[in-house]
Amino acid sequence: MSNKTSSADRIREKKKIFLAREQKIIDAALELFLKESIDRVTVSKIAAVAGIGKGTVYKHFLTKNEILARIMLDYERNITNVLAEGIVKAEGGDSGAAAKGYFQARLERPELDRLVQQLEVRLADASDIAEQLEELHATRRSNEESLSTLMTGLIGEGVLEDVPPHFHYLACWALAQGAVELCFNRSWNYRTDTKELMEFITNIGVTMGNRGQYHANARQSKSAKTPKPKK
Amino acid sequence: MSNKTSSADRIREKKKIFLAREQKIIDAALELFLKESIDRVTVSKIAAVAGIGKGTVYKHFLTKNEILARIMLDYERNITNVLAEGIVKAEGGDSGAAAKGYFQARLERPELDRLVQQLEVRLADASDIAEQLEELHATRRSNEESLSTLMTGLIGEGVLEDVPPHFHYLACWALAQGAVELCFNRSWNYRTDTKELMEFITNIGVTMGNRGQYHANARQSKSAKTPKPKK
Amino acid sequence: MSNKTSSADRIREKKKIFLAREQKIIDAALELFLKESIDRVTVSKIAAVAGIGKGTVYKHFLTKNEILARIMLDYERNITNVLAEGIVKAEGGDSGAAAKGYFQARLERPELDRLVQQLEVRLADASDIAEQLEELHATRRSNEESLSTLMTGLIGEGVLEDVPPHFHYLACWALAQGAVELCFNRSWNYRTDTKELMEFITNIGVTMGNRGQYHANARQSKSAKTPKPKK
Amino acid sequence: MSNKTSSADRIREKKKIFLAREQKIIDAALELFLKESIDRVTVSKIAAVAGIGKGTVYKHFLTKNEILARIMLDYERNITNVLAEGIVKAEGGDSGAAAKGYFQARLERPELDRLVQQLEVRLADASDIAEQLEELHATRRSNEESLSTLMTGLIGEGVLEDVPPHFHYLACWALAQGAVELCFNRSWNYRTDTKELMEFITNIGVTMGNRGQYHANARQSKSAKTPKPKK
DNA sequence: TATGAATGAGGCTTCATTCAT
DNA sequence: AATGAATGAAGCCTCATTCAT
Repeated sequence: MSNKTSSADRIREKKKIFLAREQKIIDAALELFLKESIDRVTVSKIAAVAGIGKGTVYKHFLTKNEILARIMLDYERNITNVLAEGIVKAEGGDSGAAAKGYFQARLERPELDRLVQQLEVRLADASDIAEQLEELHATRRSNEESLSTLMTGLIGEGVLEDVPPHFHYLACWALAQGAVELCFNRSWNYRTDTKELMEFITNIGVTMGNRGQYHANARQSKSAKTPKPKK
Repeated sequence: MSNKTSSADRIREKKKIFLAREQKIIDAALELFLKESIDRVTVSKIAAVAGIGKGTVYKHFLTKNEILARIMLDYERNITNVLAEGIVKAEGGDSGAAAKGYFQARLERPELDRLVQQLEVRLADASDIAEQLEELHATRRSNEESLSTLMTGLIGEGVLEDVPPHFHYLACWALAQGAVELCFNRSWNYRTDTKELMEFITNIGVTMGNRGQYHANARQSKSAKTPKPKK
Repeated sequence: MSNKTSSADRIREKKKIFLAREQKIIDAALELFLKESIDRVTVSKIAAVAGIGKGTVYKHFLTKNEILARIMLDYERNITNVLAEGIVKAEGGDSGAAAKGYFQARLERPELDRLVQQLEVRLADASDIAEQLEELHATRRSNEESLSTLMTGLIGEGVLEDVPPHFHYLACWALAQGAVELCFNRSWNYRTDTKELMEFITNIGVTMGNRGQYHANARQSKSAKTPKPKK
Repeated sequence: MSNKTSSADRIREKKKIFLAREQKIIDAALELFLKESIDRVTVSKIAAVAGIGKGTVYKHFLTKNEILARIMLDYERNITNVLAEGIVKAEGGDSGAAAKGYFQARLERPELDRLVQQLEVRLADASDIAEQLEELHATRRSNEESLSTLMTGLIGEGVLEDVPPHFHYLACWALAQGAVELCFNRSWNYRTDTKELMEFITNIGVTMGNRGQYHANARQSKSAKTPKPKK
């Protein structure tokens, strides 16, 4: 009996090690992607950084693209979770919670968010991983219904402008997308007040599309830099 | 004398032909980039589409990257011009003109704008064309002073929220950037109301950062034409 | 004593299991070879089909080539046995028995025969298994003496044409070899009368090299059963 | 005008050089294939032997397989021509001419014939070159009609046994196939009388399937080794 | 003893760039 | 001046074999 147990234990142990190594590959890939230009990252380098042989990588991933797809999916799942939480909060009354959480999640590690943006562009036409890409899109679409419901509600309450509900969350997506890009664009990122800038943009994201009220920015901005005399 | 003239003519003629061919290369490259995935565009294909020999391409551009850089610069110069016009108008009283023109210019051919976005990412670390990249950044920065002045003015007038002036135009840049991306993202672009969505986002771009007044969206939505008298 | 016996039993039991597994590997390899292109059969697949671990395969065979060599040798030994029987019969008066049995044996499972042909080609230069290849050749050569004697006899009797005796059996070998190939060649195998064709060829094989008489084909065709009294 | 001519000349000259290099690649490949085991021949080696760069090979052939396919097709076309000539002669009265020519053509450079046999086996499932393989099969099938007509005629004249006409030429093909194999099989080719053996087999090929007459071998054999007393 | 994860040599192919004509 | 054939570095991926557990 103890034999049986230890055998099962061993198998579990092996799986753990296996998964750990898989994570090591992902981490190595991430490290490289964040350090240098995407197309200069080779499987060889990833293996080297992960401290394993090139062939081992292919025990975990069928192709190089699968590694990239994995990074994308992992990230997107996290964003999706954050968004889901935000939606719950928003339904509980905090109308800006969804957008706010979304922005904060995407801007928490903007370098990672940007990497994923770029990976998505590059992998758009990769025929291997078509499945993973479909999952990515499905993941996103799965949020749409909740978001639509939420937006429709807020429109009904007069909080948001009366346009098709998806206009609101897509505008949010776009602003977040651009904000991340802004953090790293060589033309602009010589500035040192990125943090404040991102807060400013987040605020815009939270309030854009709002109607019939003073601009939320003016009332809620957490940024101490800009005193708001009227309030 | 006539000899001299005809010789000069000939030289001028040659230059013209030379420049025409250069444009042909750019056009061919653009055509290909817009048709297929960026990394499937080779110098051979560009030459073939341009109807010239591969070697000839290298009489016009030292490296492949220079072609891409040229596309970027051409595009950015156009945007800069539009922006400059907008700034002039804005200084003339139409406070939203700059943002509006900017958004319209970038969303006029979103596929081209997106291409340039992608080229910029790919070329960011290219050591050849460092010079051209510097020019790109310089081009952008050259607008900053005017934009800063403009924003500072609008802040002073109470039109815009009182944050560092660059916050305003950078937020605009970010939203435009994301809007373009939105047009092509596989997860979202199954929609058919892209045009209206872009108008909605443009409106947000024009009014975001405004303060002390009802949200402009609320009053103008759906009619981009409505003049805003108070501004 | 019982202890000793049971120990011996255990050893015998183990050997049996060991040999059974070895056969399982061979069978798995065969199954795969017959199902897909030779070079797409990997040791991993063989192990998987055999239901054992890849490492275990190497407890039975030092290299992958040894598996293939084993398949070849097993097959060739079978052919040799059939031939030996045929030789005995032929010496007993049935002059065509050797050739006939040989053809029938090789054409019984032409797909297997062809596989072995191909393996032989691929392994011809394999430095490991040089020993096994030598055994293969030795096995064949071991038949030569009997065959030579037989042919010499038939030549003396005037049954066969008077050429060096090996001409006769080598011609047979060649025809059988080609007949097998014929069964699978993509250019020809769209036909549906393979069975009759093989009988026709077998008949040729049995009678070729005969002299001083009407061509046996002419008399026996279509009925392999007809006894040939004069021989 | 002379300019025009010399330009055309230059183009022709270039084409010639281009084709010459293509032949050089084929020759290099052939040289290697005949020297060592097929799967040890790499594109690198071929390029090295041809005295060109690896990349250059791909200016002439889309894939490695295309080189092999080319070798096959070139060879098969030659065989087809020889066969066509033989068919013409046969129709002119020399009933054995087709088979004889066929055998002689295939046995003229048996090492090459065997190489092609092996290539055919290896390439059977290559999805690139599917087109070339189809051409190969088509080439062969294109001969079938002529051969069928010829055989049908010979059957009608009572020269050949009355079986489906394709039995005759397929048997020939098989014997030739096996004869070639025989030349190189390690088990048999230690002999020194290969030439005579091949003549013997050729004779069998020419006469097999004949009926109502003494075995042709006996009367026509060119091999001086075997005196034929009755004649 | 059986296992299967790890290895890395080596194969094919692509493409930016050069340079002789 | 225009050309395009030639180049070869570099990337991805496969798989026979090893060896620690």
